[in-house]
Amino acid sequence: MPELPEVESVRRSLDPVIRGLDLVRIRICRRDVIRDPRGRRRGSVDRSNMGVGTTLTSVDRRGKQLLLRFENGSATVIRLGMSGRLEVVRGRKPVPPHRHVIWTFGDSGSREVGVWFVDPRRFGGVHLAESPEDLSGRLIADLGPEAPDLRPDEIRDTFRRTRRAVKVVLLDQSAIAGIGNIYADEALHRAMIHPARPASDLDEEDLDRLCRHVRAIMKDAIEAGGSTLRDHRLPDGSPGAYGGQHRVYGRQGAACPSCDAVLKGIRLAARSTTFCPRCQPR
DNA sequence: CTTGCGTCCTGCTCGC
DNA sequence: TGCGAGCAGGACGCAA
Repeated sequence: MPELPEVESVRRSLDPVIRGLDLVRIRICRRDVIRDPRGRRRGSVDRSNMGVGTTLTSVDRRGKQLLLRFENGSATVIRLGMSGRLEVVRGRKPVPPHRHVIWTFGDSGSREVGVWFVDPRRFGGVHLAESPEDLSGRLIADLGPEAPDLRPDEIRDTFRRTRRAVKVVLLDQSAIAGIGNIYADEALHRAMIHPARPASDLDEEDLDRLCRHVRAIMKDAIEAGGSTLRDHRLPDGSPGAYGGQHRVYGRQGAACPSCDAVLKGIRLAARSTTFCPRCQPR
């Protein structure tokens, strides 16, 4: 469920807590969530890439992925997938199920801070890389432009050369980084574009409107701390506040907030899709 | 190369 | 009230 706004909210609350602290130890409770930089699960885990014994310099984000950078150059990418989240835990606490990776940070004399990777469905994962260059694979390098800053000139070529449905392209992380099923439906509704229209049929005006609404939705959702849908939680346990603003997502059969028509549900690329047949004509 | 579909995985919702 | 089926979906691998 975490899309870019949720991941950015997690980053903002996590960075000030652990930046500048040393990684004291890492405990891997389930090794099959550990992947290599290309995203493959691998049998053996190389502990030299985990940053243990060095300082965490920053928590960054690219698309929907979190990036822990360490002073020794190693980088850890965390993808939250569907059901993943991070918990910040101070002091000794019992470890509930589904806590797959536990980082323990500290500095000389201060109390330790735990960061727990929780992911019941295990669609997410933790990728260990020796260096940022190691991330040149599709994990980081092949991502498209960031959704919150999206400009028409960044996606014009991609859209022109594909007949795929516009919603499918919005969900393609190599085309645009950060949009998931919720915000794809929301952006298309606000831009009044039918989700199944071939991307190459969009004219310059459509692209401009679409980019404007993608930027606005991403920024609004980040401000609100992400969507409250399902199990999204910030590392301090608080829910985001964006949920009340969904106009179409999950509202199939209800009235369109713009025109009162009945919102229609279809499946597109095996994803549930909700749109307004009146506001978003083909 | 492009496109579409199956797979992974568990928790929640719904219907009987 | 209890139980099982079905659904939810991000990204990869593979087939057409």
